[in-house]
Amino acid sequence: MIKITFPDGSVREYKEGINSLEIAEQISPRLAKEVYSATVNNETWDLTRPISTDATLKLNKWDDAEGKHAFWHSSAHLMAEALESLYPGMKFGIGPAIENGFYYDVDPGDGRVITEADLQPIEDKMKELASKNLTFTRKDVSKNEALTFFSKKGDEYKTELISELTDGTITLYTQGNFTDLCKGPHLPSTEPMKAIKLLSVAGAYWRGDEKHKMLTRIYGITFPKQKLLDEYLVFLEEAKKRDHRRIGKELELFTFSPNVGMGLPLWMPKGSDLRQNLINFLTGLLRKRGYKFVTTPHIGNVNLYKTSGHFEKYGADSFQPISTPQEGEQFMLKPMNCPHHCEIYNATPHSYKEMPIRMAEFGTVYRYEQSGELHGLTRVRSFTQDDAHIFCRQDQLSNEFKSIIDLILYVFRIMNFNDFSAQISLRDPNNKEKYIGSDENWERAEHDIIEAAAEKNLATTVVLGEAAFYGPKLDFMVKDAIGRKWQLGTIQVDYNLPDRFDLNYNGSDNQKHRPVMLHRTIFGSLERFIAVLIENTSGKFPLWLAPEKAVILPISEKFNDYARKVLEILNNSDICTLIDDRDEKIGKKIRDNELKRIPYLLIIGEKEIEKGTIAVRKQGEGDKGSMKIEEFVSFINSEIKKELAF
RNA sequence: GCCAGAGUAGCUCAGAGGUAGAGCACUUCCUUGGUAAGGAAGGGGUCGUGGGUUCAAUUCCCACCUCCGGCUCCA
Repeated sequence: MIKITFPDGSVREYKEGINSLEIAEQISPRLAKEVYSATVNNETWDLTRPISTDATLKLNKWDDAEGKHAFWHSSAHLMAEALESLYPGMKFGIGPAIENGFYYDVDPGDGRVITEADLQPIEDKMKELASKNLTFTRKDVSKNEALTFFSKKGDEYKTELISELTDGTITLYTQGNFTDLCKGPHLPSTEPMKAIKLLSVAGAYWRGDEKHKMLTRIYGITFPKQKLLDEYLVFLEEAKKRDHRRIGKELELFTFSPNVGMGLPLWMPKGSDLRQNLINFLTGLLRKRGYKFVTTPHIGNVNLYKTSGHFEKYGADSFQPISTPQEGEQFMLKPMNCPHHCEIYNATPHSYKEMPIRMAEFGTVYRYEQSGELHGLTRVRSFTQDDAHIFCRQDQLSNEFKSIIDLILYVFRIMNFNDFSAQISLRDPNNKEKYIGSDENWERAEHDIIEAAAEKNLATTVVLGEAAFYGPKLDFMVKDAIGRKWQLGTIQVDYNLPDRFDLNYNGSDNQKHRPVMLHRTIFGSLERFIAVLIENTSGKFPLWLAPEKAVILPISEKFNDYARKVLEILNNSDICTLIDDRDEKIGKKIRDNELKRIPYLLIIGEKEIEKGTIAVRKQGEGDKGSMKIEEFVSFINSEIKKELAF
């Protein structure tokens, strides 16, 4: 007998060699139907894999990440089987489960192309196969056996993967007529895959390397119930409505014109007001925290970026330098603000007593992004960073770093970005030539970041190879409407640029010392931040940010004169207000202005004129009753204060 | 940059080798109204751009531009 310990701490005895599925069946037949994988001694296993020693056991259902993972991973194999039967000779790359569904990278071979029009037949084939209730079986084989199997099949991608595996045994999984190299775990059978949807096709380089061949990636998702699939498809539809590109156009916030150039956003009046509201908000916060604002030009001599290392690293992939007509001097569009800020630092001598120096700028930078990369406002070629550089002494670094974390969390809280993630981005230890500076400086900087994040009890993930070329980063990411993560705030520790720009301060010992530099943004760029903000709010901005706070709706044209008087009072009170004096019925005006997401609709008719009031209607909530105009002014001001009070 | 798809009115989209359509928006008129669409009439399109095939191309073919989904990249 073996002892199985369950997550609640209870222990039961079973005969040796029992599997997780049998255990689930003994607990309840219904549980056995709903369970997809097992976590045995902290390893995820197939349900049908026998357990031969005492173990801890967690049964993973749909709501467990491990359960979904097995479900979708098995779905990828099912899709592969369908593909193999419809496209004989197709070669297979990798086919993992992902956050929402799964994909498989395939090489259709000899000029065959798979397009979205081909997805339906593949999906139908998957449904047909799934309903056959095919069982997944696991088999351990030697490396040689595996190589023989896949080279006979002509699956060169699989043999490439296998030849790099060092394990003595390799596992293969088979369902129906399809066998794949795979670590598992898988579902016992295809039976639970009731609802299947293939979503898109895309190109993907083999092994993520652009020098390799481009394979065809097919994305799909499956569910144990049709209802869940339907809900997911509704979610995708709803998410499309929150797309910042769509709302930006609808609300006339920004636009793009091919005549200006791709990736170069044009901010319309309302979008500009929104930006300005964000800038004013952050400026206030930064001034309170001792930041000083600077302003620097949009171009800089190419030598400046040679000094910083940006030219060597990105010069070839940047907008190329422009030159002066007479002297041929070369200037680059500013890709970063830091070199300019270093020059401002160096313009005056510094004493240890004035540190830290916190230098801020809403600096517009220009970067050549590959055409295929551009994406609405989240990836553009011209954007304004809420940039700052903090020059400090080593003994001040930790506190400075932590107070920036606090500031970012504070701003995210006000913006209601509760679902963010924090990532520590370190150097790739196997690729050190990608970075500048000494090992010693890197180790110091990485240590500083890890320690500061830990002291703030910040939940972080560590990713190697994501550092900037001059230093490691702590990045804050927020998701867009469909769950794509975008980096907004970032804090970077930099020992390298101070060396390159020969930055100094005079210490208490009257000797020259090297300051440490922190690069940091909170919004990241105004463009990307606004994009994420739009998708998180559906364009229903909080009152303090809304470019237009209220719109006056006269019941009929008879009341337009009074309405215009109210308009003047409100605008003079700094409440940006519009008037809708069209010849339309009130219901129509309400509908149109609700759709414009204006926070307050102010209705004016006979009654209001008599009493000198306005009828207030809050966007999305309806009638709030009447109040005097002055009352409304102080009401709006107090609402804004509440939104910003933390 | 690479793979795949798309581009028709201001917006959302239908259409077809033979004179270009709908809804919303816009203009004018009627209507003067009380909390999410009142009625009527009207204007508006080199069908992304340039080539080619054809008696005829917005439709078929080629190239380019832009956009969308990914990949790679992201100071």
